[in-house]
Amino acid sequence: MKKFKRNPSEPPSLPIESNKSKGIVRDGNFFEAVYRIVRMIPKGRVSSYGAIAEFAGTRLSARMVGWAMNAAGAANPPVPAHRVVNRNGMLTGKHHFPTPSAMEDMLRAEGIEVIEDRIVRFRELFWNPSDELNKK
DNA sequence: TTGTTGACCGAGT
DNA sequence: AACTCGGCCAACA
Repeated sequence: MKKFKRNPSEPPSLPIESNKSKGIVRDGNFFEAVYRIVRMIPKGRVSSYGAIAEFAGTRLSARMVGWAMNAAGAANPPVPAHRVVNRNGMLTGKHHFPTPSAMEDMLRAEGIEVIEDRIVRFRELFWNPSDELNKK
C-alpha cells in the first residue's frame, strides 16, 4: 500500500554503525557525513535538510539532519548550520541558535534576505550538494 | 524496555 | 488548500 518505503535499488543508506545501545552515532559516520556536506554549502547559498539527507544516502532521514544540526554547535571545524533550512526556505531551526535572531542575522550578513522567517528568492539561492559533482 | 517526540518530507485524503 | 500519516532513527522519559 504504502509505496515508497526504501528503494531496493538504491544504496542501503549510510554505513551508519547504528550502535544504538552504546549509542552515539555522533562519533560515527552519520553526523560526520552531515557536517561534511553542510560545510560544503557556499557562503550566500542555502540548502535543505532533505537535500542533505538524500545526498548522505538516507533520503528519508531528513529529521536526523536536524538532530545533527542540534549537536553541530560543538563541532570542529564549525558547521554553518544557519545555511540549512527546510524545503520551503523557512528558518525552522532558528529557535535552536543562541539567540532568536542569530540565524537570521548570519544569513543577512552573507547577503541573504529574510522576511518573516523565510528566505527570499529561495529557489535561486538553493544549493544542492549534487551540484558540486555536476559542475566538476 | 517500550513509547513518544522531533531544526523533515512526500504522498494520500 | 489544509490536514494527516508513515518512514527514518537518536534521545529521552
